[in-house]
Amino acid sequence: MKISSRFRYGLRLLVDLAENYEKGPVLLKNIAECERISKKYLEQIVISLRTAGILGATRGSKGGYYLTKPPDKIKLIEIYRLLEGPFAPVECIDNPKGCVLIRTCPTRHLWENLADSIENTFSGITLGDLLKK
Amino acid sequence: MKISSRFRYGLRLLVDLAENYEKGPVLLKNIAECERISKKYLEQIVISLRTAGILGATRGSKGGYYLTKPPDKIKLIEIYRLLEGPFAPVECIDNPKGCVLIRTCPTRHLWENLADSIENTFSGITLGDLLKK
DNA sequence: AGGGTAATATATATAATAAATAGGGAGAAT
DNA sequence: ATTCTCCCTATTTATTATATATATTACCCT
Repeated sequence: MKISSRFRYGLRLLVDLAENYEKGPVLLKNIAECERISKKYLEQIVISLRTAGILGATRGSKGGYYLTKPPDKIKLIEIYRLLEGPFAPVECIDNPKGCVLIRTCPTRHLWENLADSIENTFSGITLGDLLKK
Repeated sequence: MKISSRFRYGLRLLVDLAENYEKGPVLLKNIAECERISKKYLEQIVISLRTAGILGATRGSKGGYYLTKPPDKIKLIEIYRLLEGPFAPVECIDNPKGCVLIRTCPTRHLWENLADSIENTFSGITLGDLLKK
């Protein structure tokens, strides 16, 4: 059970943007250097965040990325779904038809519990909360 | 956040053994067919379970695998550690020295919480509990 | 208006890890 | 002795993560 670097990096990027909220756009280049992440890799990650409307961008000189909402309004659970995918730790929870085993699966309930507790960990927490630590 | 097939398959195997506890050894071949898992792949998984003493094996005709303890004494948390690894969803929790970022990491606490809730999901549950559903 | 800057898009390459397969060897039962 | 089944090592395939390359588009500033 590992978090993907996609989500990990994306979250760090968003934290950076949150710290600079209302201070104007932040350069991806700076974030990349600061966080020791490949800029090009970050570019890929940023796409889904932008199309989802979580952040906006202005191009050209004085450009960069910025949050479209205040950090307190951005829920981690939303970012998880975007960058990490569904909470279910196994396919068959979201896709029960795929499971050919006839008998009732003794582990199914366990996976459901796990999905719930992962989801709970992220629900109710916002980007803003992360900064307050 | 996905569970590895290593843990997933291993758990299903153990459930099968638990169902046959004290009924004599179970053939890997049968488990593989029943669970639609490659026998050869299961063989690899089984090694760590055997060296950890969770299950035993007898070779040759009438041989097979069997649990060394009653299902109620086998904790899922122990199997998780064995087949899936540590609970920490990111490297830096178990390995703080690896993180070069100077400032206190705003996401660290989140990962710790996540590790805890994954661990909690498995703690206190035994193989026997899975069968009682 | 035009030059510089930084995001956008798409395609590709490399590395690391996970998942699965293959073949023969060793021990136990009949 | 033969058959059966676990045991061991090596290899292959698939998937994902990470990173690079190239060219294009939009924006700001002078």
